[in-house]
Amino acid sequence: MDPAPHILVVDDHREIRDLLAKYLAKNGLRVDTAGSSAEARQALKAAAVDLVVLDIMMPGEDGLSLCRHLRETSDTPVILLTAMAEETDRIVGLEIGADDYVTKPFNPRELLARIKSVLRRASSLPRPRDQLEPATRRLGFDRWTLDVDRRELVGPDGVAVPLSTAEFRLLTTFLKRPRMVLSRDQLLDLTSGRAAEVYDRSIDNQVSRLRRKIEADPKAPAIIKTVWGGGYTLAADVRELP
Amino acid sequence: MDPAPHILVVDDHREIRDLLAKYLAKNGLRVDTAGSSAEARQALKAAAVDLVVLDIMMPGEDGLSLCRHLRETSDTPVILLTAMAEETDRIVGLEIGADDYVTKPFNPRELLARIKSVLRRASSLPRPRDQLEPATRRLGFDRWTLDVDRRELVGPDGVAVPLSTAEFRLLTTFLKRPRMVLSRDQLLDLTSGRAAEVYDRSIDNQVSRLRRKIEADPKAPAIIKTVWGGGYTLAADVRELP
DNA sequence: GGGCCATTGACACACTTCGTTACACTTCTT
DNA sequence: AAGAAGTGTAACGAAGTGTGTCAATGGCCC
Repeated sequence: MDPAPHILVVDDHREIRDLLAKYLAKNGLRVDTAGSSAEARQALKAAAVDLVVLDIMMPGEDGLSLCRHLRETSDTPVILLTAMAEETDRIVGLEIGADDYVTKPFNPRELLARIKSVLRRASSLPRPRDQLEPATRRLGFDRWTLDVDRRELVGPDGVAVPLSTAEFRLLTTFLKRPRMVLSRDQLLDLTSGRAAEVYDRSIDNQVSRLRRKIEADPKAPAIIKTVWGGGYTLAADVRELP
Repeated sequence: MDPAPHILVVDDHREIRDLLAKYLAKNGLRVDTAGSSAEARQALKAAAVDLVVLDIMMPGEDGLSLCRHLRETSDTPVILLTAMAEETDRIVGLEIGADDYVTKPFNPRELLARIKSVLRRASSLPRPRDQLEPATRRLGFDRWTLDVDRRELVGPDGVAVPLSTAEFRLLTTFLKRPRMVLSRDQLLDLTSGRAAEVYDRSIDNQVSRLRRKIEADPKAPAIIKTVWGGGYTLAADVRELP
């Protein structure tokens, strides 16, 4: 089970803030609050926030400005609160890149539904920071067992194959996302965090080296398959062996 | 350049449908329309739809029901249209898993902004084009078994025939729609999401290559039949082997 | 059945993407 | 500091895919 999602509620009205925080917390979310954009920026630095609920109309820096900033610097989803049913505001909000908005006065149940909807979408993204469950020490796939602690592959005959750092990272990246087609860009981002250069073939190379170690017949790969024009995919089930 | 996103507009009012289709098409989207949930289901099989704009109130099967079905069988994003500002409808819609909703009467510009917003979120996901039922691991047809996970074709004698990416995509497209006549345009859309060029022969070529692998006598195809002037069709029953 | 046209099948070829090897550069060890 | 292992870059051949062409075939009209 994932930890409870962390929501940041930003509104200059204390009542709304507290009411909302209480309601959301009661429904299984972790909630922080902020009374201004400045406070919000502080809170965002201090904690890993999964979603921001953001009032547009606030004294000082307004919500749209903060939203724009968020969109430029992170992928954190944003739901806007707009006091008036001002169509323009709503459209501008969406065009800026907010994930959703709710017009005041709103039904808390509706806001909760929207939060869950946005979180569901966000969590289906391949997340680079997604760690494996701490308990998971070994992963089984095909005929292999990956010992995560020892960074070692164990074959069916018990023979251990050592993996280099890059090979290990690439393999765990695949094991966390079985059957998902991952582009070279994504793989590069997920394994080393860097963006691709032009004509970057390093992932191809890594895949080639990894295949040489895990494939029965590297000429006809059965575990890591190539998707022409798309990337690579792990064609195997993954078993967690705690 | 990515192909233009493909939108399906579902509404029982012809005027709204046509107006909307025209407006969206003018803004660079490919648009199909359907006048009922039944038509919509048909259209969803016939084309690779990137997003559905769906009226809730329709005679026959209503929008919520279709939305629920969509959410259970695919990840295709849905934007709901609701005639009344009925809060209950909107909330139920979101809880069912719609990605957004718009209340009638609406500003086309707002709908467009929402469509783009939802598409932007959806497109950061690696798009699973070959969305078979989740449980479906293997499909049997004629004398063959397609191992969907391994992207491999297994013959009656147990011999595995490797498929290229395009061949695999083409074959799964047929297997999902047995006995259905698919035009070249549809096949191109369903396999690669792109629209046809003039005198586009790539599908013919792919069919030819696939036949060479699966037909007992490629000169007299028995599995993938040609429908003169219409396209191709899979002339075989498909068995799901979980 | 015969002539005509559009559609289709097959093939060759161009182009893109991918696999592999060799090699240079970096990092870590000794 | 020298060596070893790991990793990225470049290059070349192989495989996959789309395009263009021509011949074969099916439908249509007579």
